[in-house]
Amino acid sequence: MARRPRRTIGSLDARSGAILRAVIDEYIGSATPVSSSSLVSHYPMGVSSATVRNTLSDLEALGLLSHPHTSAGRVPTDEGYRYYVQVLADEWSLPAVEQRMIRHQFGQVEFVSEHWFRLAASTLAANTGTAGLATTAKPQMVRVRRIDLVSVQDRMAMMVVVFREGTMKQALQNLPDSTDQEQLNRVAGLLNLLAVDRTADEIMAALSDLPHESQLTVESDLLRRAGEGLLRTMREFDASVIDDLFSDGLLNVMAAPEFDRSSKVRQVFAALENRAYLGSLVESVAEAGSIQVFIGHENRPLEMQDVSLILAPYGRVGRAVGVVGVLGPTRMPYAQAIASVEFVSGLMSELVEHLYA
Amino acid sequence: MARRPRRTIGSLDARSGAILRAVIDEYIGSATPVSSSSLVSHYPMGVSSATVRNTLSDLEALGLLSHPHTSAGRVPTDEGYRYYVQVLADEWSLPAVEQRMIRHQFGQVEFVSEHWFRLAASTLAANTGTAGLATTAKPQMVRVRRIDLVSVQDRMAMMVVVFREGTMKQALQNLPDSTDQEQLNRVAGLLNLLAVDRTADEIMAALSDLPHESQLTVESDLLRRAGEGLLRTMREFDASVIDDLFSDGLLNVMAAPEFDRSSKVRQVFAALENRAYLGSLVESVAEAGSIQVFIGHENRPLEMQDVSLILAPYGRVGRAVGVVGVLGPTRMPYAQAIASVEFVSGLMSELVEHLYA
DNA sequence: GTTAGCACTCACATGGTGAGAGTGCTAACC
DNA sequence: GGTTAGCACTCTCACCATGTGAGTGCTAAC
Repeated sequence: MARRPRRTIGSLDARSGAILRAVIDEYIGSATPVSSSSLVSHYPMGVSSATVRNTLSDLEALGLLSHPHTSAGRVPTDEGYRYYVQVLADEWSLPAVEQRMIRHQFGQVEFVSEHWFRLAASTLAANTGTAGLATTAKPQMVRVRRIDLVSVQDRMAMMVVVFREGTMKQALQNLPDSTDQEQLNRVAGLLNLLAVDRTADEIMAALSDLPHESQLTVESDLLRRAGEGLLRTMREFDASVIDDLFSDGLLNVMAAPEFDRSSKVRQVFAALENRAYLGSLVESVAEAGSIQVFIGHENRPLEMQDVSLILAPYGRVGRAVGVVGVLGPTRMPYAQAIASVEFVSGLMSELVEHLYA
Repeated sequence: MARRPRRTIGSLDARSGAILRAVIDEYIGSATPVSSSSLVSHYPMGVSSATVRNTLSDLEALGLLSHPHTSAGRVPTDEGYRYYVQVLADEWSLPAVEQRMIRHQFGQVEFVSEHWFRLAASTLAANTGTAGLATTAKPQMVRVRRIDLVSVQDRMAMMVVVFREGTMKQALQNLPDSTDQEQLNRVAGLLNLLAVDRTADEIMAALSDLPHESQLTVESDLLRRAGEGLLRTMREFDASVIDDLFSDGLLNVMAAPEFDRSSKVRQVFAALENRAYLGSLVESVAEAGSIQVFIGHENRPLEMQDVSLILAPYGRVGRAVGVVGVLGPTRMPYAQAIASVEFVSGLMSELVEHLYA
């Protein structure tokens, strides 16, 4: 029952757009429904509140705003936020001072990639008031750089595998007989010859090319066992979409007024625990190669419908790729958050680039 | 104004004890204040509700129970729980079936210590309905088992340090000049000679005993740099009380009715984030060498006053020691939780023992 | 020491009321 | 046509008053 002909959402006229933006900006700050009168008093728009009301009603008919009840102000819908993010939001970039500060912090921290992820997550949390997220940079296809076998006990060794992208895995390896470090070193040497710079599939092929039973020495047996352990480890790593996910600032999000009921808080927490879904998002972001915004019910899982995610990939396409981002209520300062996420992902890319130059 | 002479808490008579236990057992199940009439109907005690009321009133005077308001039933105080845990709680042990199931699960999981911690935490969470916690087994004094230097880039190497207790650390190391893997291997060899089986302090002494400037070759310079990096890594590890803390089942705890308000939920979460305090608890538990229970306001930090912790050490005294336990509301099934924590810590001890036999 | 009986207290649910906020509509205006 | 003042209307929320039920504390009898 719109009084005026419906406009398609893609082409809001200037004033409708300005009003929608004003509603969202206001709501992001206040978390309470926005009334027509508060709009005309806070945003100079040269028309009366009655006119604004007409426009608000149109925007509601388009599904961009909604109405908790008759005598309440307007609240953006998820579609409203979507339009805001894609069309309306002002360009925004991190103040130079903050950029310098963040760069400085990354410079200070020790040169261990794990520290970077934590720092990325906490930087984002601090800068946006939401929860910051960061995954490690996961290679698309894992290749071995070096393997060590370290004797732990008579019949047990620890295999340490360093991958080409600077990540590492360890696994314990049972041994058939008592084996000393000397022997392990020889086996590790052989295994390195066989595995370095190779993917799991290539290593498997190389393993099956090994001379068979004919020449079954103790060491070739060990080599085969260790090779199998290595394959297991690599396959596990290959299959894990999110190898590690750091998050920080979840308390920020929990404190937001929209999560005043404890069940809502639990939802947020459950959202972060839903690694399967987060994994699929991370994957799609890594594939898209650019920053992505997921708003409210655009997320499939129920526990995600009240939160928005902004995720950006970092790293080097075809090499190691990770994701940084934020998770917050749908009522989120999108412009700032997008700028912050973009900045941090750029910074992380630089670091990775520097590392694998 | 107790009508009867006060008894000291240490010597509750049989009926008072039985009633206190009944109140707590009942309250643990229902989470609602327990009335005298529900006690006489659920627990056969051969006296009327009026008599029970007299006793309840005595227990309240002793500070073991409290009263939300005049016409409400009784609720245990933290002191009440303390008395329950120390004196009243029935011996309880995990059913043999569950014990077998848990053992089986630990057998299934791959032989990587990290998997064990996760499993320990989730097992405890599932078995007690609270949040399960587990730390890695941290050596009291770190000793090196082996060091590797892996070339990552022209002027950068990754140092992989394996410690005697099976844990591992990595750190990136800047190099003054372009250095190939050959050189790194030689340096790593020297560093191993110098560091293996030694603590940070011993390594420092050994480093300062090295021949000085007189014989400053490229490699001795590299050795010195790598040695310093190693010391940094070891000291950091030595200083960290909690190296890693896994938790699982926090959603269980958040769902408890006492955490219905979102601010309470945030408290629980903040409690788990308070690594400093958790670290001090872990330390004291490791030192005590036995299971410890921390109830409600026995915990210093404000955000901890509504939760109880049950923590038990595992591992081998003087060697690697870690902690497993649970965190839940003060209204917690203490008997079951204590039994579960004890069982899992025993299991973890066996695993560690087996590993470092 | 135990118990029945009863008065008392308090939380909680229910319903009614008034104030305030904000809209939607209409009619006039430019 | 779009814009605006004015006003009726709706709905929430805070407040209060009331009644009910749960559970105690006390007293007097056993």
